[in-house]
Amino acid sequence: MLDKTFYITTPIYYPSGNPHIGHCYTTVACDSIARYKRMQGYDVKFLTGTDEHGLKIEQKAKEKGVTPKEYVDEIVETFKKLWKYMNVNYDQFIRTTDDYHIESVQKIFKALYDKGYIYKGEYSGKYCTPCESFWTDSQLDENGCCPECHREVTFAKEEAYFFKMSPFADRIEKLLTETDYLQPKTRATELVNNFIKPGLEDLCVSRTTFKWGIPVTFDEKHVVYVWIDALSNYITALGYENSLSDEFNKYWPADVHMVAKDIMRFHAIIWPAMLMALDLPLPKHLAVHGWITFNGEKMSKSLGNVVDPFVLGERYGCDAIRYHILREMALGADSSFSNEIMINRINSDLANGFGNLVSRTVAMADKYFGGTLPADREETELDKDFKAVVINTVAEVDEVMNENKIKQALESIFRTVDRANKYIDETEPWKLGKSEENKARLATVLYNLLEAIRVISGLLSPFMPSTMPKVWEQIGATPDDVKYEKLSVFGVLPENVTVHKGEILFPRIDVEKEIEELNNIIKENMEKAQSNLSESEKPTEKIELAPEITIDDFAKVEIRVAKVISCEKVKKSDKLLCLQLDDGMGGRQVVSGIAQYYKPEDLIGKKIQLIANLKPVKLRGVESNGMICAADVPNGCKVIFVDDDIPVGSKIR
RNA sequence: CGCGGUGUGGAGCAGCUAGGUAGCUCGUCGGGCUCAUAACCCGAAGGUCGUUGGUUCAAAUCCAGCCGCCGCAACCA
Repeated sequence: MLDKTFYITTPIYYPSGNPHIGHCYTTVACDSIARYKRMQGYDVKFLTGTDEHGLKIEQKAKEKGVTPKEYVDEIVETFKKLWKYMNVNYDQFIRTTDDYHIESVQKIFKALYDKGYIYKGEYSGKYCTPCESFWTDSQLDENGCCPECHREVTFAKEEAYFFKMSPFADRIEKLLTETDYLQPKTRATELVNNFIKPGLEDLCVSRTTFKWGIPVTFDEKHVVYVWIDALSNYITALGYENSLSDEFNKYWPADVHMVAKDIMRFHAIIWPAMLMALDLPLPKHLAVHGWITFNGEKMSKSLGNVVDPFVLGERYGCDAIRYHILREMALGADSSFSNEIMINRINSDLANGFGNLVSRTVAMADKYFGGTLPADREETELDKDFKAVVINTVAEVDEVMNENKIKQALESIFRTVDRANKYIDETEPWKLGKSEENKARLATVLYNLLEAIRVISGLLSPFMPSTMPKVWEQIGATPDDVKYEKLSVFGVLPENVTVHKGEILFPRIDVEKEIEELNNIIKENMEKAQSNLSESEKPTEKIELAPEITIDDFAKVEIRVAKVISCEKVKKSDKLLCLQLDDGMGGRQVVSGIAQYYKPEDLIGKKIQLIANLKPVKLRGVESNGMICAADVPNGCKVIFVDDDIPVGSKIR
């Protein structure tokens, strides 16, 4: 058995803030799969960790007045604390600031350079001077400004190293379309059409604009940019090109990389390309899951709707949270997380279903036999189907778990829970308990139920590792009785097994009351977020102003009042509105990226501020002669309207 | 005409690859039971399977058009 290895990873998380329920989702899923494989006898390696470099961390640390390392150290502790709290049993926690990782990354970078896959070139793009950083178009905010400081960006160039992607395009396309690497495969065409067919662009893999990263050994002013630094964690953790361990030969290639859909692209394209360049075997599967949506909306910190996993665990127990997110998760699809769904799920499946099954079975053994079953037995036809269903559960679960389908595995197990509750109704043990002559039959029924619970709890233990030992205690099972090999066998518990009535496993939750309380918590969090926000609005050192300008510089910008005459969406675009303005100079056309926040009719007739002497450009083929002023606010922007009594064409200064 | 996904009883989903009685969970209503955590079991109501047309003896399922929603890409002065 032990010659079978299984290597599974979560992404390494970016510790720019505390972990939330979304991080839990991936990690708990991996933990459950890892535990299941361990139970089956695999030699499992389960890796998680944190991706700690980069500009954003550097800046956040600066804001707090600590070193980047001090900053991440603190947050990493929160991650580790959460995993402990969620009973996540990882084998290794990698930090990209670990020495062994740094050593490997430097060697990998050099190796790719020596092989000719990395070359020195020039990076050009949108540059934010105050932040000293480049942004790609897609990183820019809604207004085309710096996503960090929301100031304007300029076009600039700098020296950088690039990784050649194009040599691997064909192989990657085949990997995505002809193998089962991608799970689920539905997004393969999307990737191929959007990225591979148009031609893979070389990837910028170094930066000179920030320091908080791994230095390039042969060119000290560069640090390794996120791709090579972060993605390679999956092999550096195994001792690849370092002296940490020699696990690389044992565990690579990985069996499963699990990621959320937002980083699928990097793991589906860039990571395989890197491995190909290094002549290393490719991982077997990339399991992609959706996001947790909260009350139908995407999870977002700025919305303040993120329920703290610590708070939830406190209230319902970590296994209830684990169960809920695992049960709702389907590979590929988003899953909704609302207080109501979660509570109903906990109530119906855990409290009413499994918890109550254990409770009533143990209570009957206690009531009718003082806790210890007599050895006499009397089987009937009713038992056959029930036993068959119980024994078949293992095979069913095995089959879906091979494809990492946790949701289906849990569905299977809970079908058996339902079957057991039905069995009690069929056999009516409370009637059997009324007369002495039926004791043998009663003992048989209860024994069969205890056996069913033994099998069910054994299968559930990878998913709910904290609660199941309590179940074993109650049904009188030893750790040996719930070993994997014994879950497909009926009759493992001793004939005269003794049960121990215990605490309620999953208390039933008062739905209305809980939802109200949770909503209060969310409200409090939002208020806290609000007050934090208003603090940052005060002129503290937090906001860095753009470099000082003179009155002459300001005079270069001409702002004038203009009235919106007409307005319509730009065809084939989601974000652009095309406005016809009366600027008091014969009118002009301006295109603005605010379509997501304003309908055309919201603007028509209003007066706005116009940057009148901006160089015209074409956006989606439509000419824009200027720009209208709007303020950045969380989750959007607000156009600055002007009082109607100010005449069109007035100059603003 | 950028690419892809999706639209099934009140809610969330399965079924569609290989056409032939529309299924599951939750909810609702009625009944049963009393061992149990106001839990459990049985039954019922409720669907023109987005829409139009086509192929076929037969379409939720195959084909075409249209509409809605979601995602990716593009766009963001």
